[in-house]
Amino acid sequence: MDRALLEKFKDTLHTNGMKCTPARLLIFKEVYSSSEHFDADEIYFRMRREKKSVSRATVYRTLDLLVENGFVSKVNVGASQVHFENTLAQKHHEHLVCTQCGKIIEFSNDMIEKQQDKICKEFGFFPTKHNLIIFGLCDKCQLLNK
Amino acid sequence: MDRALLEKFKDTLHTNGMKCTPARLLIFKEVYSSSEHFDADEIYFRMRREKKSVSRATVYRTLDLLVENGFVSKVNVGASQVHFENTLAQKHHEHLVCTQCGKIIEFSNDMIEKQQDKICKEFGFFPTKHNLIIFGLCDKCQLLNK
DNA sequence: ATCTAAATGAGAATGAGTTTCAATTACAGT
DNA sequence: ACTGTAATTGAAACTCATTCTCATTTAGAT
Repeated sequence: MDRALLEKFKDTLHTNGMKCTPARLLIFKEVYSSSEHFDADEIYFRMRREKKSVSRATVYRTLDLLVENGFVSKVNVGASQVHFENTLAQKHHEHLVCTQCGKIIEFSNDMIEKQQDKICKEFGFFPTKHNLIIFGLCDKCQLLNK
Repeated sequence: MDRALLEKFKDTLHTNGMKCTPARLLIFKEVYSSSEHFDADEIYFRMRREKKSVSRATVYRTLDLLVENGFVSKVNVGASQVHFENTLAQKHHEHLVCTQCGKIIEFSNDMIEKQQDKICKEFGFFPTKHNLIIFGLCDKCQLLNK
Protein backbone atom coordinates (compact mmCIF):
# COMPACT_ATOMS: atom_id res chain seq x y z
CA MET A 1 0.00 0.00 0.00
CA ASP A 2 1.49 3.10 -1.44
CA ARG A 3 2.38 6.06 0.75
CA ALA A 4 1.63 8.55 -2.03
CA LEU A 5 -1.84 7.12 -2.43
CA LEU A 6 -2.64 7.55 1.23
CA GLU A 7 -1.49 11.16 0.96
CA LYS A 8 -3.73 11.63 -2.03
CA PHE A 9 -6.66 10.34 0.03
CA LYS A 10 -5.81 12.70 2.87
CA ASP A 11 -5.61 15.55 0.38
CA THR A 12 -9.00 14.66 -1.01
CA LEU A 13 -10.48 14.69 2.48
CA HIS A 14 -8.89 17.98 3.24
CA THR A 15 -9.83 19.79 0.05
CA ASN A 16 -13.42 18.63 0.47
CA GLY A 17 -13.63 19.83 4.05
CA MET A 18 -13.94 16.30 5.38
CA LYS A 19 -12.20 15.12 8.49
CA CYS A 20 -9.27 12.76 8.42
CA THR A 21 -10.52 10.25 10.99
CA PRO A 22 -9.02 6.98 12.18
CA ALA A 23 -12.05 5.08 10.89
CA ARG A 24 -11.60 6.47 7.38
CA LEU A 25 -7.90 5.75 7.29
CA LEU A 26 -8.38 2.20 8.52
CA ILE A 27 -11.07 1.49 5.94
CA PHE A 28 -8.95 3.03 3.21
CA LYS A 29 -6.03 0.78 4.14
CA GLU A 30 -8.24 -2.28 4.32
CA VAL A 31 -9.65 -1.55 0.88
CA TYR A 32 -6.16 -1.25 -0.56
CA SER A 33 -4.80 -4.29 1.27
CA SER A 34 -5.67 -6.54 -1.66
CA SER A 35 -6.83 -6.19 -5.23
CA GLU A 36 -9.75 -8.57 -4.92
CA HIS A 37 -13.41 -7.70 -5.18
CA PHE A 38 -15.19 -7.23 -1.91
CA ASP A 39 -18.50 -6.14 -0.47
CA ALA A 40 -19.18 -3.85 2.47
CA ASP A 41 -19.71 -6.62 4.99
CA GLU A 42 -16.50 -8.35 4.03
CA ILE A 43 -14.61 -5.20 4.92
CA TYR A 44 -16.64 -4.87 8.11
CA PHE A 45 -15.90 -8.41 9.29
CA ARG A 46 -12.29 -8.42 8.19
CA MET A 47 -11.74 -5.30 10.27
CA ARG A 48 -13.47 -6.79 13.30
CA ARG A 49 -11.29 -9.85 13.08
CA GLU A 50 -8.21 -7.68 12.94
CA LYS A 51 -9.43 -5.75 15.98
CA LYS A 52 -9.84 -2.60 13.94
CA SER A 53 -13.58 -2.40 14.42
CA VAL A 54 -15.64 0.34 12.91
CA SER A 55 -19.40 0.31 12.66
CA ARG A 56 -21.21 -1.02 9.65
CA ALA A 57 -22.69 2.40 9.00
CA THR A 58 -19.22 3.90 8.80
CA VAL A 59 -18.06 1.21 6.41
CA TYR A 60 -20.97 1.92 4.10
CA ARG A 61 -20.53 5.67 4.39
CA THR A 62 -16.80 5.53 3.75
CA LEU A 63 -17.16 3.22 0.77
CA ASP A 64 -19.58 5.72 -0.76
CA LEU A 65 -17.08 8.45 -0.13
CA LEU A 66 -14.31 6.42 -1.77
CA VAL A 67 -16.50 5.70 -4.79
CA GLU A 68 -17.40 9.37 -5.18
CA ASN A 69 -13.76 10.32 -5.14
CA GLY A 70 -12.59 7.63 -7.52
CA PHE A 71 -10.58 5.50 -5.08
CA VAL A 72 -12.96 2.60 -5.39
CA SER A 73 -15.43 1.53 -8.02
CA LYS A 74 -18.61 -0.45 -7.83
CA VAL A 75 -18.61 -3.69 -9.75
CA ASN A 76 -21.72 -5.49 -10.73
CA VAL A 77 -21.17 -9.23 -10.64
CA GLY A 78 -24.83 -10.11 -10.41
CA ALA A 79 -24.75 -10.51 -6.63
CA SER A 80 -27.40 -9.26 -4.21
CA GLN A 81 -24.89 -7.05 -2.44
CA VAL A 82 -22.98 -4.25 -4.10
CA HIS A 83 -19.40 -5.28 -4.86
CA PHE A 84 -16.41 -2.99 -4.99
CA GLU A 85 -12.81 -2.99 -6.08
CA ASN A 86 -10.07 -0.49 -5.50
CA THR A 87 -8.91 1.44 -8.52
CA LEU A 88 -5.20 0.96 -7.93
CA ALA A 89 -3.51 0.72 -11.30
CA GLN A 90 -6.47 -1.21 -12.60
CA LYS A 91 -7.24 -0.70 -16.18
CA HIS A 92 -10.86 -0.96 -17.09
CA HIS A 93 -12.12 -4.53 -17.39
CA GLU A 94 -15.19 -6.71 -17.62
CA HIS A 95 -16.10 -9.95 -15.88
CA LEU A 96 -16.79 -13.59 -16.57
CA VAL A 97 -18.74 -15.00 -13.63
CA CYS A 98 -19.02 -18.72 -13.03
CA THR A 99 -22.54 -19.37 -11.77
CA GLN A 100 -21.46 -22.65 -10.19
CA CYS A 101 -18.36 -21.89 -8.16
CA GLY A 102 -18.50 -18.09 -8.17
CA LYS A 103 -15.10 -17.69 -9.81
CA ILE A 104 -14.62 -14.29 -11.42
CA ILE A 105 -12.32 -13.80 -14.38
CA GLU A 106 -11.43 -10.34 -15.58
CA PHE A 107 -10.93 -9.44 -19.22
CA SER A 108 -10.84 -6.44 -21.46
CA ASN A 109 -11.34 -6.03 -25.17
CA ASP A 110 -10.76 -2.96 -27.27
CA MET A 111 -13.02 -4.03 -30.07
CA ILE A 112 -15.99 -4.19 -27.69
CA GLU A 113 -15.14 -0.77 -26.31
CA LYS A 114 -14.99 0.68 -29.80
CA GLN A 115 -18.30 -0.82 -30.82
CA GLN A 116 -19.86 0.67 -27.71
CA ASP A 117 -18.62 4.12 -28.64
CA LYS A 118 -20.01 3.65 -32.10
CA ILE A 119 -23.41 2.67 -30.74
CA CYS A 120 -23.50 5.62 -28.37
CA LYS A 121 -22.76 7.97 -31.24
CA GLU A 122 -25.62 6.48 -33.23
CA PHE A 123 -28.05 7.22 -30.43
CA GLY A 124 -26.55 10.60 -29.47
CA PHE A 125 -25.87 9.05 -26.07
CA PHE A 126 -23.06 10.27 -23.82
CA PRO A 127 -21.65 7.26 -21.99
CA THR A 128 -20.25 7.66 -18.49
CA LYS A 129 -19.66 4.05 -17.58
CA HIS A 130 -20.57 0.57 -18.64
CA ASN A 131 -20.80 -2.88 -17.32
CA LEU A 132 -20.49 -6.19 -19.12
CA ILE A 133 -20.89 -9.50 -17.33
CA ILE A 134 -20.87 -12.87 -18.96
CA PHE A 135 -22.36 -15.62 -16.82
CA GLY A 136 -21.59 -19.25 -17.44
CA LEU A 137 -19.38 -22.13 -16.36
CA CYS A 138 -15.65 -21.92 -15.90
CA ASP A 139 -13.40 -24.65 -17.26
CA LYS A 140 -13.33 -26.61 -13.99
CA CYS A 141 -17.08 -26.57 -13.45
CA GLN A 142 -17.68 -27.76 -17.00
CA LEU A 143 -15.58 -30.85 -16.26
CA LEU A 144 -17.35 -31.47 -12.95
CA ASN A 145 -20.71 -31.49 -14.71
CA LYS A 146 -19.83 -34.35 -17.03
CA MET B 1 -52.01 -10.86 -26.75
CA ASP B 2 -51.76 -13.98 -28.74
CA ARG B 3 -54.12 -16.88 -28.16
CA ALA B 4 -51.50 -19.45 -29.13
CA LEU B 5 -49.13 -18.04 -26.55
CA LEU B 6 -51.65 -18.39 -23.78
CA GLU B 7 -52.20 -21.99 -24.83
CA LYS B 8 -48.48 -22.56 -24.73
CA PHE B 9 -48.44 -21.23 -21.18
CA LYS B 10 -51.28 -23.51 -20.18
CA ASP B 11 -49.43 -26.42 -21.77
CA THR B 12 -46.32 -25.59 -19.82
CA LEU B 13 -48.29 -25.53 -16.60
CA HIS B 14 -49.91 -28.81 -17.42
CA THR B 15 -46.82 -30.69 -18.49
CA ASN B 16 -45.05 -29.54 -15.35
CA GLY B 17 -47.86 -30.65 -13.09
CA MET B 18 -48.69 -27.09 -12.09
CA LYS B 19 -52.20 -25.83 -11.73
CA CYS B 20 -53.79 -23.43 -14.14
CA THR B 21 -55.08 -20.88 -11.66
CA PRO B 22 -56.85 -17.55 -12.21
CA ALA B 23 -53.96 -15.72 -10.51
CA ARG B 24 -51.43 -17.20 -12.90
CA LEU B 25 -53.49 -16.45 -15.97
CA LEU B 26 -54.11 -12.86 -14.90
CA ILE B 27 -50.44 -12.24 -14.23
CA PHE B 28 -49.47 -13.84 -17.52
CA LYS B 29 -51.87 -11.57 -19.38
CA GLU B 30 -50.65 -8.52 -17.52
CA VAL B 31 -47.05 -9.33 -18.36
CA TYR B 32 -47.91 -9.65 -22.02
CA SER B 33 -50.12 -6.55 -22.10
CA SER B 34 -47.16 -4.38 -23.12
CA SER B 35 -43.59 -4.84 -24.26
CA GLU B 36 -42.08 -2.46 -21.73
CA HIS B 37 -39.74 -3.37 -18.89
CA PHE B 38 -41.39 -3.77 -15.53
CA ASP B 39 -40.67 -4.86 -12.00
CA ALA B 40 -42.72 -7.07 -9.71
CA ASP B 41 -44.38 -4.23 -7.85
CA GLU B 42 -45.43 -2.50 -11.04
CA ILE B 43 -47.36 -5.61 -12.01
CA TYR B 44 -48.77 -5.87 -8.50
CA PHE B 45 -50.07 -2.28 -8.46
CA ARG B 46 -51.29 -2.30 -12.04
CA MET B 47 -53.38 -5.34 -11.23
CA ARG B 48 -54.79 -3.79 -8.07
CA ARG B 49 -55.81 -0.72 -10.02
CA GLU B 50 -57.54 -2.89 -12.57
CA LYS B 51 -59.36 -4.75 -9.77
CA LYS B 52 -57.54 -7.96 -10.58
CA SER B 53 -55.75 -8.16 -7.28
CA VAL B 54 -53.41 -10.96 -6.45
CA SER B 55 -51.01 -10.95 -3.54
CA ARG B 56 -47.47 -9.69 -3.82
CA ALA B 57 -46.17 -13.15 -2.98
CA THR B 58 -48.06 -14.63 -5.89
CA VAL B 59 -46.72 -12.00 -8.25
CA TYR B 60 -43.16 -12.82 -7.23
CA ARG B 61 -43.77 -16.55 -7.39
CA THR B 62 -45.42 -16.38 -10.78
CA LEU B 63 -42.72 -14.16 -12.26
CA ASP B 64 -40.13 -16.72 -11.16
CA LEU B 65 -42.18 -19.42 -12.80
CA LEU B 66 -42.39 -17.40 -16.01
CA VAL B 67 -38.65 -16.79 -16.02
CA GLU B 68 -37.90 -20.48 -15.46
CA ASN B 69 -40.07 -21.39 -18.38
CA GLY B 70 -38.76 -18.77 -20.76
CA PHE B 71 -41.84 -16.56 -21.00
CA VAL B 72 -40.13 -13.68 -19.27
CA SER B 73 -36.52 -12.70 -18.79
CA LYS B 74 -34.78 -10.74 -16.12
CA VAL B 75 -33.13 -7.55 -17.28
CA ASN B 76 -30.46 -5.79 -15.35
CA VAL B 77 -30.75 -2.05 -15.80
CA GLY B 78 -28.79 -1.17 -12.69
CA ALA B 79 -31.90 -0.68 -10.56
CA SER B 80 -32.32 -1.89 -7.00
CA GLN B 81 -35.27 -4.03 -7.96
CA VAL B 82 -35.14 -6.87 -10.46
CA HIS B 83 -36.60 -5.84 -13.80
CA PHE B 84 -38.31 -8.10 -16.29
CA GLU B 85 -39.49 -8.11 -19.86
CA ASN B 86 -41.63 -10.57 -21.73
CA THR B 87 -39.88 -12.58 -24.40
CA LEU B 88 -42.46 -12.07 -27.11
CA ALA B 89 -40.63 -11.87 -30.43
CA GLN B 90 -37.80 -10.06 -28.74
CA LYS B 91 -34.41 -10.70 -30.13
CA HIS B 92 -31.53 -10.45 -27.74
CA HIS B 93 -30.50 -6.91 -26.93
CA GLU B 94 -28.49 -4.73 -24.58
CA HIS B 95 -29.35 -1.44 -22.89
CA LEU B 96 -28.33 2.19 -22.77
CA VAL B 97 -29.60 3.67 -19.50
CA CYS B 98 -29.87 7.41 -18.99
CA THR B 99 -28.88 8.11 -15.41
CA GLN B 100 -30.74 11.41 -15.42
CA CYS B 101 -34.19 10.67 -16.78
CA GLY B 102 -34.16 6.87 -16.62
CA LYS B 103 -34.79 6.43 -20.32
CA ILE B 104 -33.79 3.00 -21.61
CA ILE B 105 -32.68 2.43 -25.18
CA GLU B 106 -32.27 -1.07 -26.56
CA PHE B 107 -29.58 -2.04 -29.02
CA SER B 108 -27.83 -5.09 -30.33
CA ASN B 109 -24.51 -5.57 -32.02
CA ASP B 110 -23.14 -8.69 -33.64
CA MET B 111 -19.54 -7.62 -33.42
CA ILE B 112 -19.79 -7.41 -29.63
CA GLU B 113 -21.44 -10.83 -29.46
CA LYS B 114 -18.67 -12.34 -31.56
CA GLN B 115 -15.92 -10.82 -29.45
CA GLN B 116 -17.58 -12.24 -26.37
CA ASP B 117 -17.56 -15.73 -27.85
CA LYS B 118 -13.92 -15.29 -28.70
CA ILE B 119 -13.09 -14.23 -25.15
CA CYS B 120 -14.99 -17.16 -23.67
CA LYS B 121 -13.06 -19.57 -25.88
CA GLU B 122 -9.79 -18.05 -24.72
CA PHE B 123 -10.68 -18.72 -21.09
CA GLY B 124 -12.34 -22.08 -21.71
CA PHE B 125 -15.52 -20.51 -20.35
CA PHE B 126 -18.97 -21.75 -21.35
CA PRO B 127 -21.29 -18.72 -21.50
CA THR B 128 -24.95 -19.09 -20.65
CA LYS B 129 -26.03 -15.47 -20.67
CA HIS B 130 -24.62 -12.01 -20.61
CA ASN B 131 -25.55 -8.52 -19.75
CA LEU B 132 -24.20 -5.24 -21.09
CA ILE B 133 -25.42 -1.91 -19.79
CA ILE B 134 -24.04 1.44 -20.79
CA PHE B 135 -24.90 4.24 -18.38
CA GLY B 136 -24.77 7.87 -19.42
CA LEU B 137 -26.90 10.76 -20.64
CA CYS B 138 -29.41 10.53 -23.43
CA ASP B 139 -29.55 13.24 -26.11
CA LYS B 140 -32.24 15.27 -24.30
CA CYS B 141 -30.54 15.24 -20.93
CA GLN B 142 -27.26 16.36 -22.48
CA LEU B 143 -29.03 19.46 -23.79
CA LEU B 144 -30.72 20.15 -20.46
CA ASN B 145 -27.36 20.13 -18.73
CA LYS B 146 -25.96 22.97 -20.80
C1' DA C 1 -7.61 25.06 25.35
C1' DT C 2 -12.02 25.97 23.25
C1' DC C 3 -15.64 25.66 20.04
C1' DT C 4 -18.33 23.70 16.56
C1' DA C 5 -19.48 21.30 12.61
C1' DA C 6 -18.45 16.79 11.04
C1' DA C 7 -18.20 11.98 12.06
C1' DT C 8 -19.24 8.00 14.66
C1' DG C 9 -21.76 3.89 16.63
C1' DA C 10 -25.85 1.61 18.06
C1' DG C 11 -29.79 0.38 16.77
C1' DA C 12 -34.18 1.45 14.39
C1' DA C 13 -36.05 1.78 9.87
C1' DT C 14 -36.45 0.73 5.07
C1' DG C 15 -37.19 -1.74 0.69
C1' DA C 16 -37.12 -5.69 -2.08
C1' DG C 17 -37.90 -10.10 -1.96
C1' DT C 18 -38.83 -14.78 0.43
C1' DT C 19 -40.89 -17.88 3.65
C1' DT C 20 -44.49 -19.79 6.59
C1' DC C 21 -48.71 -21.66 7.34
C1' DA C 22 -53.58 -22.09 7.56
C1' DA C 23 -57.25 -21.82 4.30
C1' DT C 24 -58.64 -22.47 -0.40
C1' DT C 25 -58.92 -24.64 -4.85
C1' DA C 26 -57.79 -27.13 -9.32
C1' DC C 27 -58.28 -31.22 -11.12
C1' DA C 28 -57.36 -36.57 -11.37
C1' DG C 29 -59.82 -40.44 -10.32
C1' DT C 30 -64.09 -42.30 -9.28
C1' DA D 1 -71.05 -34.51 -10.43
C1' DC D 2 -68.36 -35.75 -6.11
C1' DT D 3 -64.25 -36.49 -3.45
C1' DG D 4 -59.65 -36.37 -1.93
C1' DT D 5 -55.49 -34.32 -1.95
C1' DA D 6 -51.58 -32.00 -3.32
C1' DA D 7 -50.74 -27.52 -5.24
C1' DT D 8 -51.70 -22.74 -4.64
C1' DT D 9 -52.95 -18.70 -2.42
C1' DG D 10 -52.93 -14.52 0.75
C1' DA D 11 -51.54 -12.40 4.91
C1' DA D 12 -48.23 -11.60 7.70
C1' DA D 13 -43.78 -12.61 9.56
C1' DC D 14 -39.19 -12.76 8.21
C1' DT D 15 -34.58 -11.93 5.88
C1' DC D 16 -30.88 -9.45 4.06
C1' DA D 17 -28.47 -5.52 2.45
C1' DT D 18 -28.42 -1.00 3.13
C1' DT D 19 -29.73 3.59 4.98
C1' DC D 20 -31.26 6.60 8.46
C1' DT D 21 -31.63 8.74 13.14
C1' DC D 22 -29.83 10.73 16.82
C1' DA D 23 -27.21 11.19 20.93
C1' DT D 24 -22.34 11.24 21.74
C1' DT D 25 -17.64 11.95 20.40
C1' DT D 26 -13.92 14.16 17.99
C1' DA D 27 -10.91 16.60 14.36
C1' DG D 28 -9.08 20.49 13.54
C1' DA D 29 -9.68 25.68 12.87
C1' DT D 30 -9.26 29.66 16.02
